[in-house]
Amino acid sequence: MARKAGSNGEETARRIRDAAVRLFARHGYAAVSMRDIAAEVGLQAAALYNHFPNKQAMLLDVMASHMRALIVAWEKESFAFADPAEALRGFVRFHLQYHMDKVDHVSLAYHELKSLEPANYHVVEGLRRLYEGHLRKILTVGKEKGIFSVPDVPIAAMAILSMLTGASGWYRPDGRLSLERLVDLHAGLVQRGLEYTPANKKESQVQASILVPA
Amino acid sequence: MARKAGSNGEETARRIRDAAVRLFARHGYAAVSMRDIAAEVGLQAAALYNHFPNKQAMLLDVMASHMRALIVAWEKESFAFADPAEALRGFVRFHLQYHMDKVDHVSLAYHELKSLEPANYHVVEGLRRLYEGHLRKILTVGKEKGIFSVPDVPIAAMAILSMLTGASGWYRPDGRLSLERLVDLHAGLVQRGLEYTPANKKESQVQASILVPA
Amino acid sequence: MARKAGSNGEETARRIRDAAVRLFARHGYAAVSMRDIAAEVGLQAAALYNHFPNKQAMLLDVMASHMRALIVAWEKESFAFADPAEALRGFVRFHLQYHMDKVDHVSLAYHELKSLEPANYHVVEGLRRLYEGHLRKILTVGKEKGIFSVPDVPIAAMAILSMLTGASGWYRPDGRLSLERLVDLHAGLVQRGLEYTPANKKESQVQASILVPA
Amino acid sequence: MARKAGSNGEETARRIRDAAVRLFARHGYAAVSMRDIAAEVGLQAAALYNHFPNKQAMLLDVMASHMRALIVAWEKESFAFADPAEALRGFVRFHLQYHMDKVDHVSLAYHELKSLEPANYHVVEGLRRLYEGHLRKILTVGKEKGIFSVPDVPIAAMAILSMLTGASGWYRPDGRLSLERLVDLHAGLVQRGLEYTPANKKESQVQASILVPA
DNA sequence: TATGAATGAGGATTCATTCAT
DNA sequence: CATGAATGAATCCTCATTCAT
Repeated sequence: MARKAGSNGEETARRIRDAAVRLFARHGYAAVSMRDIAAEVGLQAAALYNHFPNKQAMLLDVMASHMRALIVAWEKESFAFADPAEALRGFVRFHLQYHMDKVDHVSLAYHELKSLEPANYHVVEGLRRLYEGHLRKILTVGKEKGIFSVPDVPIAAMAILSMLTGASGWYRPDGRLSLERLVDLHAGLVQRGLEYTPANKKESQVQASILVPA
Repeated sequence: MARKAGSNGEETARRIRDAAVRLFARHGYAAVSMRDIAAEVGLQAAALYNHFPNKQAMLLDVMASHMRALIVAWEKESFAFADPAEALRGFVRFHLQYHMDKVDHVSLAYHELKSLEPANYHVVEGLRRLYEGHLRKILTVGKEKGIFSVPDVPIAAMAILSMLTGASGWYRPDGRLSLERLVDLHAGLVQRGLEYTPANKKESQVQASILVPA
Repeated sequence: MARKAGSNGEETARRIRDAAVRLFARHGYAAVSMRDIAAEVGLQAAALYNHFPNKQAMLLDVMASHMRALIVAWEKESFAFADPAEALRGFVRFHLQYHMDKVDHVSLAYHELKSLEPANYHVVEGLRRLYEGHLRKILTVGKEKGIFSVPDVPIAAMAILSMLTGASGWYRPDGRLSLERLVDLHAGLVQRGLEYTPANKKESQVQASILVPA
Repeated sequence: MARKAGSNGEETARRIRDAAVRLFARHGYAAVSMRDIAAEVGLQAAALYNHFPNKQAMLLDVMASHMRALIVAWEKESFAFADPAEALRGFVRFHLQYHMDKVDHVSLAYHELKSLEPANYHVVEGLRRLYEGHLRKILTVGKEKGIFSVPDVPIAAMAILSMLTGASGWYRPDGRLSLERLVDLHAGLVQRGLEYTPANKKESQVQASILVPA
């Protein structure tokens, strides 16, 4: 038998991508076989090769297209904020909200970088840095405007992202914590973490000067 | 050929463990073969089975024994602190310091839970909760004594650990940032995150009341 | 390379089955590797798994389908006989004749029951009992009609089958003994073994009464 | 630790032999590992090599020494019989009785000839022929004395041995059938199978003449 | 005698991938 | 587009055997 009536190339590719994300996230890229993915979609393994040249290409596709969509989405929202404090809170909310129903993508982004072949790794890593850059931008502007106390912007950006992405990992939407509350808690944690206090105002000035540029 | 002159069981087991941690962390459990591990140690794959019953047992051994050592180490240090604020800073320092030269173990702990068979997963997950419990204890005491503003202790504990462990992932001891500075930055971030402010004092009271106990 | 031009699923499966029977019979199930079987068919070992899920399934297939064919074949012939004496001789002839060119199947049936996993063992054992039942039927009817002297039908059935199947094992069609002669000899042995004599007539009556029904 | 107090070479070798017979019979030579045997005896596999040069030697030892003991035992008994009819009955009884508690040896003798390397096969096969020869002798003498009707002595000998050995396979001493009764049934079957009848008297004469000597 | 550690070969099975159909 | 049959390499693990201790 050939092509099922009503089947369609694009649609099938989408279903394969979905299955791949889900399985890669749950079991890890190396632990998932093409047969596993095919079975999830209701195909034979050989059919996958009509849609993706190979397994590695599926991983790259899934990871890169997620990162691109994430970046585009933030870029759309980012214009809405008047000042760095608002923007930071906006970023926290955006990041948590955007990832809430994309647990598998988040997991992939953090666990499967090592499964990318070098060339593909550079592509995805570049996108990650682009996204991180948006957060660094907020912190930098806030710091320059004297709103945030951020002795080391790149470190702070990574720390914040670690925390947020960590949350995307363990948060369960059906648990006792509403998304709204999760956002509040994290935004609070972050904002207070960057607040000026009599103590850290001076400290941040001093210590920034001892940093050797990368 | 049989036993190499000078070979020794305990010592060989240790070298296998080391190789396994390193390789599992770098490439992922599923992507590492018994041959890979054996080659790293200078053995044939078959010889590994004189020391571990199978690959999964190696993963469990490596993960569980790391967690146990971590917990024991903290329990030894934890008595040194007079008040919750000091203890929290102590915990941050301890966690970062302890993990600095154990990057591979940290990576394993975060990436390979999914590679554990159910029974083994429960063992390691139990140990993880035990460790997390120590941080929760600090936060709880601090909250009760009115020192920290922590609307939701478990969430805060997870958020803090995400951040700290994230740092263990990206920090490079030979980079431009000293460990001391890293500790300072994170301790600062955490402490200020838990500080009382006129704003969050009331908020924390109110919001705590809407939480359903776990 | 992929599918050889002209290769065909059913046909390949048949050739695999044939190779498996031959090799299992000659060397024993445990002593035959999947590579051995594949080589006999001119395939790579991996290709076997397109036709059988595993080695054990090949053994079951081969044993059970032989037993089923045997039973069906006898059931077709069994209607031709007018009286138990004829039927018995017919059975002897049938059993020897049917198995003559199936030496390997006979060998399997007797040597590899122990290689079947419990569930599969029950399947094949059930079929064996079914076949044995047909011989028991003949003996029982002959006994009831007063034609055979059979103090213990199940024992007699097993003894006869042991003898016949033994013959299938050592008989060589190209030897000095014709099949016809072999049948005559065994049929004679069996028939006279079940004949009434002044001595065993009484004996059989008496001793039958001390038998506890199974 | 070395040699256990009270342990002793000969005794250990015996225990190894026993374990080997039991396991080879139950699971087949190829399916039993040296580790299996060692475990049964409470040793490490390496220790077996202090008692047998290798696995094949264990099989040969076990099979050949059984055959030798069997032959010696019969030779001792065989003098007790006055005429061929008594001797035949004596042989049936002896064979069944001797094998009753040696089920594993019988099984080995019938199933594992194929596992013997050629040189060893010849040894055991020679012993088997020797034993069979004793039965052939009885039949030949009985035939010459005009007591048995045996158109083909070698065939008859093999047929009888197939039946008897088959019985050793399925007979269970704790079942509903006493050994005495089993002997009676088989002796009866065999004796009547070799009796002269008006029909087979002539037949045997005629047909014997068409046999080509082996 | 017995052991623990090692080897090299080989076990069944799975893998990503190919290609004729 | 999808399939079923095939491959060759690789998987984990077990095997019989060896040998220093």
